[in-house]
Amino acid sequence: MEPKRRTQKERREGTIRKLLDAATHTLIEAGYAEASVQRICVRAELSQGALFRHFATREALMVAVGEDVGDRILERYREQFLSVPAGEASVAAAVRLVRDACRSRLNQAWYELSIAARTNENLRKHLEPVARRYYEDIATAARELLPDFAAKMGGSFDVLVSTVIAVFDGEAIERFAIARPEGEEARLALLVAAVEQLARGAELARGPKH
Amino acid sequence: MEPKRRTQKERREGTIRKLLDAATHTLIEAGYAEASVQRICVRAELSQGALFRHFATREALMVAVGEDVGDRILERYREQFLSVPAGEASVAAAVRLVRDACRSRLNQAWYELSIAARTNENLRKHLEPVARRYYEDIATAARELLPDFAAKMGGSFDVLVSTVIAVFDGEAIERFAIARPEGEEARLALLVAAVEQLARGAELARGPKH
DNA sequence: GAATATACATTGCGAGCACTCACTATCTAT
DNA sequence: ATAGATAGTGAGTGCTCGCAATGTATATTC
Repeated sequence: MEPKRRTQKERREGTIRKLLDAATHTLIEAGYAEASVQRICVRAELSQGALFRHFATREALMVAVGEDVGDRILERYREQFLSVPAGEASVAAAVRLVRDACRSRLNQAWYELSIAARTNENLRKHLEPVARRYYEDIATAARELLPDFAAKMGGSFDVLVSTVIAVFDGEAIERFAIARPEGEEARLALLVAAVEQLARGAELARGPKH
Repeated sequence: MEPKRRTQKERREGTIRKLLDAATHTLIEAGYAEASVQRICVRAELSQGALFRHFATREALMVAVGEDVGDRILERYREQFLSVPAGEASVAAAVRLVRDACRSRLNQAWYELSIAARTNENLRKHLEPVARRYYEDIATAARELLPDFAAKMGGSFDVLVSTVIAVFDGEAIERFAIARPEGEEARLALLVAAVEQLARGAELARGPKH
């Protein structure tokens, strides 16, 4: 097995990809504090020197992980939403998929970064623009995927979307300490019903179309 | 200033109280990973030996902190709700106070513990019963403070309460990474409106009383 | 194909970690 | 008053941390 020849760019990008993936997995499995440079490098099968060539500090790597997982979570959401069977109610599917996204492995990494940012001023400073873009991308994607609903709701659409996300973010955090599956399906149903009722209400306020 | 004489029990309880308070504040200000035994003891003005006399491990102290802050958060909530002016709509006040509680300093300690429990199996094992009791106490308190609403809603009251809490838990987590005050008041209003509408809906379903 | 720039490996450092242990100080029971 | 229990002290243990310094391998440029 001879090492196949790669350009500098390919080597570089391959190594960065390996570092991002290793850091993400370590973050998910061990949490921010335990995701040490050593552990990440062992997982990536690289030396620490390799890491510090591409990222000035451990924090810089973590910020890059945040950007990467944000993109991947959104990408996955789009895919899944677009593959929802045509017959299914799109609002209900959208809400359910938000819950899936919040529970996904990738999103755990995002939580770790958010919580770490609370007490790590430097991390917060560098994560802030990443988070801002992430939440803007989410709002944009929501408007793209549910254009009719967005048009009906007008300005309150963004608030509604971010609130639905907040529900499942909150639920996900609570699930870390304790499993409480009892009310979860009822909560999902309640939320779908409330959102659909808001949709009808908005429609009526502007006059029914039929 | 002669050292006044105290019983063993008083000394013991005083020291434990100092440790719990110091650990809570350190947790809030520095996060779980940085809340080291050393830092906590410096803050409590006690030696490390004193800590390990009363708590077998750092984790045991953290679990005790979880129990303590849970009690204090609930206690504070009761106080604040009961001091709401009589004229104000109680449901709106209840929702707004949930937001205040989620944003409170004490609750940050609870978030730190919850997130740490995700990747720390031993912590999770010992925090689990504490969390279970905490969430049960919350549900009980909610039914006590809003008895009429609870009676009207029946079985879905608990789901509604825990969902409102989840919204502001989620919002609080997101606020760690980035401040987005734009939609927050609109979200509060939306939620209050939705809850009050549910209240009316439930009332109608059982027949109006007047 | 030599010169040079880039990618990656290895080693070492000072600091901080949770926890232990031998000790002193204080309180309680007789 | 004194023996024994309980409370609190502080130095010491082996370990891991982020990251800098320095050296080697590979790719690009001329």
